[in-house]
Amino acid sequence: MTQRAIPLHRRIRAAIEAKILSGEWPPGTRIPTEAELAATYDCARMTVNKALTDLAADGLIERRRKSGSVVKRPVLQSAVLDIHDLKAEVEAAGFTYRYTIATRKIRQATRADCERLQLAKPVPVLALSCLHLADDRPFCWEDRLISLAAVPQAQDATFIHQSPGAWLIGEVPWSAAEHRISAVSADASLAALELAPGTPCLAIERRTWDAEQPVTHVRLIYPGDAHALVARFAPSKAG
Amino acid sequence: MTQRAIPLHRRIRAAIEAKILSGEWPPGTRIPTEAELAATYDCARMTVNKALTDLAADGLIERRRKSGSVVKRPVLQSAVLDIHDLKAEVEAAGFTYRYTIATRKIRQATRADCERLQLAKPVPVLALSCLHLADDRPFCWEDRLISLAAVPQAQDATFIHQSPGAWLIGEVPWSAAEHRISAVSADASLAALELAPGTPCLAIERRTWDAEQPVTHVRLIYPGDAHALVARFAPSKAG
DNA sequence: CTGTTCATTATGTCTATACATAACAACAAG
DNA sequence: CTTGTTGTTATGTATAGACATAATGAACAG
Repeated sequence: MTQRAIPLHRRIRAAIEAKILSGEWPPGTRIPTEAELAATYDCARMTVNKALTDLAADGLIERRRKSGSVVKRPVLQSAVLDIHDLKAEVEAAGFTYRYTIATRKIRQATRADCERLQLAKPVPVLALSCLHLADDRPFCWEDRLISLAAVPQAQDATFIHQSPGAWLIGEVPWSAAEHRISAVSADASLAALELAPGTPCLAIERRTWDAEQPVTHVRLIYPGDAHALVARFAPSKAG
Repeated sequence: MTQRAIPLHRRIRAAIEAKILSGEWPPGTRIPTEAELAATYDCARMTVNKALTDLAADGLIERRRKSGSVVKRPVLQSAVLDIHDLKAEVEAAGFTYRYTIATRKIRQATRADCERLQLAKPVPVLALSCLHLADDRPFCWEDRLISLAAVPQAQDATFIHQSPGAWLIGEVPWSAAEHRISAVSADASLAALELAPGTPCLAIERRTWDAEQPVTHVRLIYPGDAHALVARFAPSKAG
């Protein structure tokens, strides 16, 4: 008859996580000290310490002595799939990064849009397509759909200084994501990439949610021979 | 002048991890109880508990009350890149899984083999190519190189009951891995997949080490339209 | 004004203790 | 032989207290 027993330190962890995920404590916020949290939840500091250590291990907060713990900026991609920060990727490789917006349309979600965003009902959406260039050579085509129901402020965003992906990371506090990687053949819709028809390309689709609400769906196309997704890891995090 | 201070619980964690990674405690081993370890390292049980909790969080061990903690079977692939357990994948989808070995050769590593395995010096290698089938329809071509210097017992393995990938997981205690995903075009070497030339394919390369020693390099080719790599995750592990 | 020292503060680590809980085993009752 | 009870064991959770350590800033000496 008793409710399922959830350990205190997990409940505290969940409570803090909720404040971060909801945006109540945006990135950069200094969260209360261990002693304060211990008083809030009426428990020992060690218990709070466990909760915070846990959150730090999962990368939601960063801990520093004396200055306290702060909410970390979300790293939307896992380390394994982090080629999506195109600007950083390109600049790390020593090229200059540039991108252009090819199309930008606001419309009521079509049947296909609902499918892409996994929307139950049609809502207004912003449809974008962009071309990413490294040293002025096209290397990635982006096809994006943003739900204006979830991110109404996208309607007025110009995306001049920031690509839609980077902008969204700053606007939507945190999210879950689903990736899909496949291989496709270059066709006329990818003319901007200046590829011979039939060139194999890597297609990466990502669907993002914030609190169960669809936020965005993006499809990135790379020429398969020029770029590759590299992931390196060990089973343990190393001591 | 004092040596850099490494916390006790980390040192204990590292010591246990070393026994697991070295193969001294192979998967399935029941590791000593917290009380025993506390005696061994002359510290409190809570300190050992922290080390073990840490190892469990990283998936190296599994903890069960009463029966104690056991070394887990390594999950060579991260959750994000786990389509490599082809048999499980296929059977989960409701198909029957089968695979055939197309070629099997033992040779001194060629220049290209050294490149693939990142070998400093040529060593004897086992080169395999296999075809994986779902419901008797080919769906993945595997091209594998195994270093016989690292895994001499591969020389006598028949790979009749187990595919080379599954066999290796059981033989090599634990490892680091590097993945590379790209898109390629089907050509004559993939005739076994029965694809039209030029069909875009997903190529997944994986290179595996055990204790700095190259173990295996594998190249998996999937038809890009038929299969896709799906990864789903949230930034936090959920409470 | 500059650099050093030192106290303060918040987190990091560790201990000893206590009780809760899950799993297993052994034994008793049906 | 099956079922239920009970005890043992190992882990799980939580606490209070102690000391270590890093970062910060303020007081202070040059």
